[in-house]
Parts: sequence; structure tokens; C-alpha cells
Amino acid sequence: MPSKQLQERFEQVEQLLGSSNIRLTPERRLVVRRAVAFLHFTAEELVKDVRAADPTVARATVYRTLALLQDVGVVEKHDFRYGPPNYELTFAKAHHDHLMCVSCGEIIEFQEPRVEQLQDEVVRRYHYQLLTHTHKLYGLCKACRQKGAKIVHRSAPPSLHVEEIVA
Amino acid sequence: MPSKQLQERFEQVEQLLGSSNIRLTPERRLVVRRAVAFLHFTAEELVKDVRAADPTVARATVYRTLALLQDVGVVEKHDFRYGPPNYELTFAKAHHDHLMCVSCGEIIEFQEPRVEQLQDEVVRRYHYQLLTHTHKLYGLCKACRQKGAKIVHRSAPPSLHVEEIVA
DNA sequence: TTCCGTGCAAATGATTTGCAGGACT
DNA sequence: AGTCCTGCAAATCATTTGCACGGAA
Repeated sequence: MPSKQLQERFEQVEQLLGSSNIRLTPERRLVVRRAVAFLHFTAEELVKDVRAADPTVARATVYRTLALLQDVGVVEKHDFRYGPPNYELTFAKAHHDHLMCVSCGEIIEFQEPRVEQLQDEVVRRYHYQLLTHTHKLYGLCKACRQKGAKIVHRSAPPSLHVEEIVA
Repeated sequence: MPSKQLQERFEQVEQLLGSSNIRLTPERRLVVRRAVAFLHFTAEELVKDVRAADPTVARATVYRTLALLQDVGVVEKHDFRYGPPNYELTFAKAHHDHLMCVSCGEIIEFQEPRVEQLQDEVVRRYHYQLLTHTHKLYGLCKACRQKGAKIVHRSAPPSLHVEEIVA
């Protein structure tokens, strides 16, 4: 991840928070900076990372900042049921959508510019300015359909296929 | 909600679970039946509802069944940060997508058939069978952009605008 | 001088787990 | 026989909150 991009993301969040009555304290800046570097993390991972940089920052502050970020839609909390809940920067997902097999857990990340085009259109229709988006499709892959869609009660993260081909 | 549709949903879930080594016990059937009727619920609401129908079903069984449903992508758990986490049937979202203002919290439910068309195309490309989807756009509404995007640290549910007009 | 934000530690609350008994295969 | 599932109660673990202090507006 180029640090220029990180900087950009940080500034985008900073702007969102800073233009309000919410103070951009050094603690919060640090939390946001580390979060945008991670993209995916658990709360405790972020706590550990932030405290490595500055041990005086309290766990509660990290959680309180995460709550702020959730409120503004920058962060989403997901419970995938293996391990602790996962926090995700919505930026991370804005440019690859997900297709997941509910049987074997395979995840395909795909890109579809025409969807993004329609998103722009929708957003314009309602006079919004788009910041981020999430888009997930759930289904059955061919193999699972053929073997009768055996459900696997997962205790490990699903496999991930990143699709490089842009449609 | 026509009960025919509920029955259909129930059967879809039943099929998904039933075709595996996961037993479709009476307890699980009951939990699934109640869940598809709710569409949105908290875990405790579902527990209460299920136990109203059958007091012998344990809270743990409801949670364990919810976990199964999460695994197969039928249910998603969302933490909106006001009140307890919310469980949502992904069916519920398959036919209206969301546009949310990260500043004032307004939510617009919109429909865009052309997006669904593209989803079908993507799914076909990977030889998947589509079951459900989620699609959320985050941005700033016009009013909030004009007043400088004041962030509201919410402690109450956001307002909801259901858009009846199909694009 | 009034808010806002923080650290700390305790409290909360949702969810998970260990265990023993039953049912299904 | 062996695996899956259940209820119950206790345990766990992530997150939130009360409180008192410090700093910014």
C-alpha cells in the first residue's frame, strides 16, 4: 500500500471528523492513522498497535474512536464467527465487491465498473456525494451445487480468491 | 408479508441446511421459522419469541442456530451501536439497497434493476447461483454538504426514507 | 468556565462453552 | 457404537460506563 494512498485516506477521514464539533485529538489521530493502515483488524489488534506507538492511549479511547468511525460509516464491524469480531475500513471494499459461496466459504473479489457507474447515477439522483460502498453477493458455487450444497460449519476463515480480471 | 412468501423462504433455508450433515431438528425449524418471519431482530427478541412458542427451547439453542445461519449467509449480524446488535435476514435486503448519509444518518432505500441485472451477469460469469445480496452506499446528502457536514454522534436510530419509485 | 475528551478500573451484556443426557444413523 | 444435538448454568470476552482530572474553545 503506497503511503500516499494512506495519507489520502487519512485526510478524507480527518476532514469528515474535523469539520464538526468532534475534536481531532492526538489520540484520535493516532487511532485513525493506524486503522487506515490496517484496513482489516480486530479491536484488540488495533489497541495493541496503537499502544505500541503510544502506551498512554487507553483501550477505552480506541473503542470510543472506533465507535465514532462506525457512526460516520468509515468503519464497519463484522462478526464472521471465527475469532473476535472484525473491523473493516469501508474504503477497503470500495473497489472490489464480494461474491461468496455460502456452502464452501470461497470468496471471490470482483470488479464491475458498470455497477460503479450505476452507483454514481443513483447517488446523483438523490443529490448525494458518494464516499464509500459495500456490495456482497451470496450464492452457491458450481462445485457445491453439484455435490448437493453440503454446508460446512466453519471454524476457520474462508478461502479467498482475488479476481484480477476486470470485467 | 404473505405467508406464502414466508413459506418459500423457510423452504429455501431448510433446503440449504437439510442437504448436509446438519440435522433439521424441531428446535432449529422453529428458530428458522420465527427468524424468517421477523427479517430484523435482536438475538434476545428471537429468544423471547421462540420461547413463547415453545418454552423448552434453550437460549443457547437459539444462539447456536443463529450461528449456523450466519455461516450459510442467510443471516448477518450488524452492530449499529445503538441498542444490542441486530440480526438481519439477507433475503430482506435483496430487493432494496441502501444509501446512507454518514453525517445526518438518513437512509434511503432504493431500487435499481440494472444493478441486479449486472449482479446476475457477475454470478453467471463465475458459475454461481445467486441466493441473496447486500449493497450499501455511504455518502453525504445535499443538506449536510451545504452545512459543512457536521457529524452527529448518534445515540438513536437513523431516520429512514423508503423510496417507492423504481428507477 | 463550560465542554469535550481521557485514563483507569469496574460493570455490563451478549454470546459461548462444559457437561450429562437423549436422539438419530 | 458413534455422532449430533439439547438444556442448563457457569464462564468468557468484547465492549461500555462512571468518575475525576486536564485541556481546548
